[in-house]
Amino acid sequence: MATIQDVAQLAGVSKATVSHVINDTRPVTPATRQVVLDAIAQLNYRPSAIARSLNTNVTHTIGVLVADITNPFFSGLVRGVERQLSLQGYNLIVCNTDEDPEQEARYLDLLLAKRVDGLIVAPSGAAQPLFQQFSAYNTPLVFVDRHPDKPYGPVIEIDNFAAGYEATKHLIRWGHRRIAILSRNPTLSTARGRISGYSKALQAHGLDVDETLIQVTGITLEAAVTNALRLLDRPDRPTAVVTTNHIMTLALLRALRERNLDCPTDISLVGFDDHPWASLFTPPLTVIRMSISDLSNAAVGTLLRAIECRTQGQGGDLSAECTPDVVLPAELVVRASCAPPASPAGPTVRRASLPT
Amino acid sequence: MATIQDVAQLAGVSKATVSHVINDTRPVTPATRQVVLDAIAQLNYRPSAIARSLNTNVTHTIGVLVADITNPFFSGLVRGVERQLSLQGYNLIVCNTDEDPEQEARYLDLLLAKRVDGLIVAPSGAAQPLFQQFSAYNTPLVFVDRHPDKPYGPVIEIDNFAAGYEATKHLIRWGHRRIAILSRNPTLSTARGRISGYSKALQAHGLDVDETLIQVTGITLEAAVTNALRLLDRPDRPTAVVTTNHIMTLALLRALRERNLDCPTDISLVGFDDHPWASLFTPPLTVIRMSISDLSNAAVGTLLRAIECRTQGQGGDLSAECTPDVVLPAELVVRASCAPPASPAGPTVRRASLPT
DNA sequence: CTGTTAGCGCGTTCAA
DNA sequence: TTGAACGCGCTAACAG
Repeated sequence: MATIQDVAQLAGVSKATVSHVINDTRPVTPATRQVVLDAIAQLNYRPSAIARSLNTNVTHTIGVLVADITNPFFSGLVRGVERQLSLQGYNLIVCNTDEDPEQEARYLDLLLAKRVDGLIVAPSGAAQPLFQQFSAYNTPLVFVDRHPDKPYGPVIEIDNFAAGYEATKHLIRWGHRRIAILSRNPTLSTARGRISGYSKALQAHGLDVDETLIQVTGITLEAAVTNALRLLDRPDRPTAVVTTNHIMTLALLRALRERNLDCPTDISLVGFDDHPWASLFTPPLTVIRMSISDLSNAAVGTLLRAIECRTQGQGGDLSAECTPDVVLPAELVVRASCAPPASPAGPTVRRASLPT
Repeated sequence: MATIQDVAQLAGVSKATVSHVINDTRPVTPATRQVVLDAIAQLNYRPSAIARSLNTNVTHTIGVLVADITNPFFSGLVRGVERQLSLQGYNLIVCNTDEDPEQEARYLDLLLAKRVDGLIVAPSGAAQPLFQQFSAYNTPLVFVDRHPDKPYGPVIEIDNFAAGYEATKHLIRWGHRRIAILSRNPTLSTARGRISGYSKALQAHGLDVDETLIQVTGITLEAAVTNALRLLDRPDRPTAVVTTNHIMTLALLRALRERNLDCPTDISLVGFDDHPWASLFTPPLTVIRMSISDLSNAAVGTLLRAIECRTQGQGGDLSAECTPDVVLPAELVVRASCAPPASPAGPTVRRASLPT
């Protein structure tokens, strides 16, 4: 592949001139500029981003670490992030971790080596010493959707507590008293928030929190189905379930089908994540919807701002000021997957006692 | 960030020795090796992949160009590719093109500048002069799922013709005579193959091909819904539809709901792509299933082989021999979304006349 | 307005 | 077994 040297030679000028023509970084006579451009075209020359990065210390590359790009939530996130960043001339290295801390660490190491300009992470929840490296090396880190216990950077997330609270409240209003929740492990900040919103809603309405109705599981559909079946096979089967992501929702639906139970007749359901098929199900699914594009826009905005801050204020903690955490709202979308419990319910909750 | 120089200085050795310790590329005394390793650990040193790439001419980075990572088919593909490549020490730059030829071109240019080691592309179908650049620069190109008219590299795809044929044949066997197809534009090789399989199946069973029953559309759900409604609103409404990807399937389902029609009573359906929710629908969906992991494995395998070939045989066309095209099978998964046509059908097709 | 020179951080000859 | 010197392709000082 042709180098800048080849171009310079063919055009009969110096490398510097070629460089300045390309980057428009110093005045060049129209005549010589044209000669250079011709040479470039003739040789099909393309500047090496590698060599350029080596002495500018900028790669125009952002790393994105997510658990599972197959999950529509994350693929939507990656897409949103990609779209925003490509507009700004950045591109993306996508890393799928399967929530495996080791894989996560491997990728962090690699991204460090690649000298990415920044990182957007939906972490597994495990402690990652390498996170600190990034901030030590002045490479901004933004956490999205989830965050580790000690975030080394701004956190962009939805209000998981409120979402869990609203979902549960909705079921309580329908008269349900035995409400289960199917969730990811509470090692994830999202699961923690949603479960505590669920618990708080129960308590606020005078209902006991039955720990055995809180079923947590790993990332696979199969594991979630097992947990869902466990719920359905109880003698005191719950009359309603909150499923905290789309995998859990699918798992519950599959379990219902296996046990020949009907939604909402036998079980009412409030899910999370409003995918295109959610409204096409029989019955259409009541879900908590969050704006994935808002989430990705906020993440990208925050990251780019952090990159800006970095170049200016050399003092480490200054960046924290210009990149605050962001908490986005989530909304309840009411459809037909909720109904009153079939079995005689307890006393209807008085409306007056409902919190706002 | 610490450089190899810093490490050498701290360890009291030369840069060369540090380099050889890191890459294990020449014998080093255990003692000095340890000293070097200590220095590396102490400084938290990480070799710069940039500098390394500059003189090895290898980036260990692969570009993946897809239309829409939000589409479960492509996200599955990206995931499979990512998994395989990370095992081999490569990582991925993901590029979302939205099937916009200009965006596609922009990304190709960028990947060229980044000097990726190879490229996996699901192209938009438009002519891309830059494809030729890659092969000219000896950077292997693999086309997956789709291919342009003049592929500049091996093509990995499923047998779209057979898939379209089987889907249609299945509906014919149920006694349908007015069968429509909802498809992407025939600029895509996949759409062309599926539609011609559909047409051929009709002809092979003595049915006429009604061009107006072939509805083609762009990538968006909205556009597909419009086309689906157009089909449903005909006076001679088709009794069955083949939907050639998951967007088309969702579009048809949404249109059915809007028109208050039932599947399979009013319309039988064979879709493409077997996503987790397909079997949970009411009714469960009959679909053409393809193995995304087979597809991505074949793509990665072929690409890595091409990279190998490249380093060995310098002669351009040699690579074509060690990286043949791959055509993978697709299978029909029979579920409940097909039934005999409600209106009095034409004469039942005689089984004996069915092709194998 | 243009050319010369010196690195960026690393791998890799060639000597020792 | 080790070190010194050169170059990968480019940008950025400094001269002219």
